Amino acid sequence: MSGNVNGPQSGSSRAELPVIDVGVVHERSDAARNRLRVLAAAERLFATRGAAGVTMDEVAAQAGVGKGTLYRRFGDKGGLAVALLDEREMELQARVLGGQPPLGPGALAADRLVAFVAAYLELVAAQLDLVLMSETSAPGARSRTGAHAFWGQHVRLLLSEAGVGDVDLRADVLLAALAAEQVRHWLDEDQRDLERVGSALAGVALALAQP
Amino acid sequence: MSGNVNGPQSGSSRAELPVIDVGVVHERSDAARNRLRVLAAAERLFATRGAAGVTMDEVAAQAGVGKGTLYRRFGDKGGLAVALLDEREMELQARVLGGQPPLGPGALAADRLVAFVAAYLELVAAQLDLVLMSETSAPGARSRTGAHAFWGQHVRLLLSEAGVGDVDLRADVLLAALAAEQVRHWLDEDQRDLERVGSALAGVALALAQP
DNA sequence: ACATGAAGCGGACTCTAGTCCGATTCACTC
DNA sequence: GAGTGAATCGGACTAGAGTCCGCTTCATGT
Repeated sequence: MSGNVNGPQSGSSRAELPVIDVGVVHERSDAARNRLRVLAAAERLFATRGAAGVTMDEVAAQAGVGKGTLYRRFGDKGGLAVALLDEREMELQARVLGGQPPLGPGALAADRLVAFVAAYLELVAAQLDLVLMSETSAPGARSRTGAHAFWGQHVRLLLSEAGVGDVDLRADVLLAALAAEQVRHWLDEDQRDLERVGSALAGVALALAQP
Repeated sequence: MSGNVNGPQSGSSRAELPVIDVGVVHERSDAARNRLRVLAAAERLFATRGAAGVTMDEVAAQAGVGKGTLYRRFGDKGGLAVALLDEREMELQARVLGGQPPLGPGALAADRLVAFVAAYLELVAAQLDLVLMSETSAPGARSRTGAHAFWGQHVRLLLSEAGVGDVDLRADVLLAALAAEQVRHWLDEDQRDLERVGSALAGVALALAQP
């Protein structure tokens, strides 16, 4: 995602490329203070009792802030999760854009794709309930996150480098396989271990990258 | 799904094969009457204002039934959607199990797979908001429906007939691509037409069926 | 410093999903 | 056809997400 937790409402500019994008106009000092308080409180509460088990009232109370403030800034529960995921996600974005191959530039598209799948799967699994909330709190939430835009772009690029047709749709298919809900299903209900899911998905990625 | 809308609570038996499964013990006459009333009312309301725009209170009121009755029988809003989808879904199930090739038995696995994708996509698209509700009303709802079990079984069978490895996971990937939320995204947000999505997904299915 | 208007704040309020349990109705027996 | 136990009914109740709008606080120009 793109760190744009600052602007009054997120998701305003459609065409925005998911890159840095700092403090839109000028964040008022009380707003900044409250933003930090909320993030800290949310992180603490989510870590303790799981994202799903925490109410927005609790976050607001714990942060010493009104509910209106919470919603003004983060939009909804999913937006709060997105904000918390920001940091980790940006780290992976950096590794993809400028890190070592095969994740970063310089390797074959197919190899980069496999590396991406493994890395992204790991990230999702490590923050499962946060990602789950960010993707399912509202219908259609998944495609609205800046993160999704970024990874979609990346996968489309790699697929077109590999020369397949239907690049857009295939990228969506691959990302759907990496959706939090799906990953949770494999890990929790099917009791698969992360390793095996990862290698099976690598196979899927390669199959999809075949012209 | 399997027409097991009768039993006090659905989703009790895990190992159930998604086949016929008629009236569990003995449906009381008032229960039967109310079930029909509820289904009729829900169908009417959903058709008029869309599944998402109708509250459970309205369904109950329109059916002349208490809310407790609604929830006792259908579990939650998703369960109500599942019950309404039942009929159409069973029709497709019949065509898959015993209809003409390539959808029914007798064709090559790859051809059956492509036919299934097209038919299922069409069904989802035709009942989009109902399927959406059945899959997203509760977290994990998608994998709990009998329908999902049935189609999963079918796809796994075809994939293993085609000789691929990772049959289970690949089946899940293919079905994830056919999830209501994903289909809605392609149709509504990306403004693609059903034809093109169908043929692109046929390509995906074939790629996944490649060993 | 002070005025001023815009941005931000917060908590009461609404809306809806889902639960609970006393009252009711049913199927079955004698 | 009255008795009986269990399944079913239904509406009041709870809980949590998200909205609304009058009040407060900030940044800026004078």
